[in-house]
Amino acid sequence: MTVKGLKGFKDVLPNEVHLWQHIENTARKIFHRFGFSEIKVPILEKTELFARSIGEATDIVEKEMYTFPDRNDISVTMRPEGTASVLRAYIEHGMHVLQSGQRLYTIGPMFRYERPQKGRLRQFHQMSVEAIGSGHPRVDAEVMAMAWTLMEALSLNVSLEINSLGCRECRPEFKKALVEFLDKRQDKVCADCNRRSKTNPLRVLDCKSENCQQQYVDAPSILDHLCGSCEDHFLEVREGLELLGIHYSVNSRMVRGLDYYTRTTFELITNDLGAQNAVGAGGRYDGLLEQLGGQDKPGVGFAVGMERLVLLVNEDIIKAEKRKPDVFLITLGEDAARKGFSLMHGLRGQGAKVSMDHDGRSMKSQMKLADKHGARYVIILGEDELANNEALLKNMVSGEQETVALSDDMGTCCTGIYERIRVRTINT
RNA sequence: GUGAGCGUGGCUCAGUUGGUUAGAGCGCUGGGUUGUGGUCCCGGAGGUCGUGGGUUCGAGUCCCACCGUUCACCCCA
Repeated sequence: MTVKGLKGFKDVLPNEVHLWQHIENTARKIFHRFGFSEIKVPILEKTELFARSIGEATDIVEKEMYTFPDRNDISVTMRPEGTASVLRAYIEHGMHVLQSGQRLYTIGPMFRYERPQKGRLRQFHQMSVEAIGSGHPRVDAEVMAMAWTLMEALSLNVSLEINSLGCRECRPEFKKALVEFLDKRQDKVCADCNRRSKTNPLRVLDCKSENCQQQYVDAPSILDHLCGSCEDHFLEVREGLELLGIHYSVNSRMVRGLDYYTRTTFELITNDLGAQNAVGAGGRYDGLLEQLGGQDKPGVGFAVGMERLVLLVNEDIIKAEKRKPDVFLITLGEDAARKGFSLMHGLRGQGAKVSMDHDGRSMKSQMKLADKHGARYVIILGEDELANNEALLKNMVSGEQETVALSDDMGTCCTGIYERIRVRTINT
């Protein structure tokens, strides 16, 4: 039996890696434009960090984390999300003194022990974005605008849904009202809903059962229970989005899976991901920093799922990378191989993308290899050429070929060859 | 954790009501006279039919278990 990869852990093969790079590159560009800086944080943290931030009673902490004792018997876990680590780093390095606000993002793998399905893996990758230091509703709008800009840049057909979850003041009251409402309907809704009404009542509202949804048509809405300041905040968030011309819809039943969210929450929704419909999601987490032992500073952020983006991004819209001259070097005989070997290195030094075969294949085989490499030029170095101190340069597209002189100075002759093929590459 | 579908060469799949040496396409590889690709033609390598039991004279084809995988529930990016 050969050793296989773990369930839910996937290799990203070379033929799809360009998609990942394209997504990351455009994201980085946009994030920087909005004033965010990259931070790299560890994958492993003390278990306590996630228990305190995400919430002890959440599914993530209760049954989905990769948690184990390290060799010194400290309980560590592989991060299931990015925000906690970034905030930990922010606090640990006293970043609050650097300037009044910090805008950070990080890109990397996250781990959750779940059953894999479409758009969901055990190791998955997120781009996680945090704007720390301001509680202004316009920052919420700005962060959403950034997420939206990324979706546009990737030509994704997604919609933005927003909601407010209230704060420590008003959410408990809403919860109470909701639980009262639910208690009266215990026998009319599904078993899952009854379970949820105890563990996470807000969750009940987005049950997928149509029957349950019918029961909930006049369930209390969080938006009717917001306290004055939360209501103002939400209004200003909406105003901010409108100022930027960003289309959104309010979904008062949207819930987040992590305990730390307060006030604004939002999701970027698509219909093209099977059961998973969120490509990205986030919200405000005032109070979380203090909870983690830092100063009481507010924050907003979001995460987007790389795998989900990769599933959605249309390969066709990615313009082919500007290709550098692509050369395949064909040699015949050992002497030519030696000469070609150093010629290849010299051309690479010039910036050309060059390959050659080392296994002494026939001319025909080497030509076939050149074709497979997508080489636009072939340099043929046979015994005749070697004898005359020259090489054959063949254009694989037009079929034309010409001889080029090889001087004794490898440097100048590589420059010469490179100039020839570079100019023609640009022209064609 | 629950449910359903699927598991045949590197990839995508055929394999009739169980019956002699398991097939195709793509890919890989060699060749079609002496040193030229992409098309075409010919040849070659590559499979203990997921694993282990069972039924049968005989199983890729039926039954059971396990494993893997996919999708969905739960939950979530």
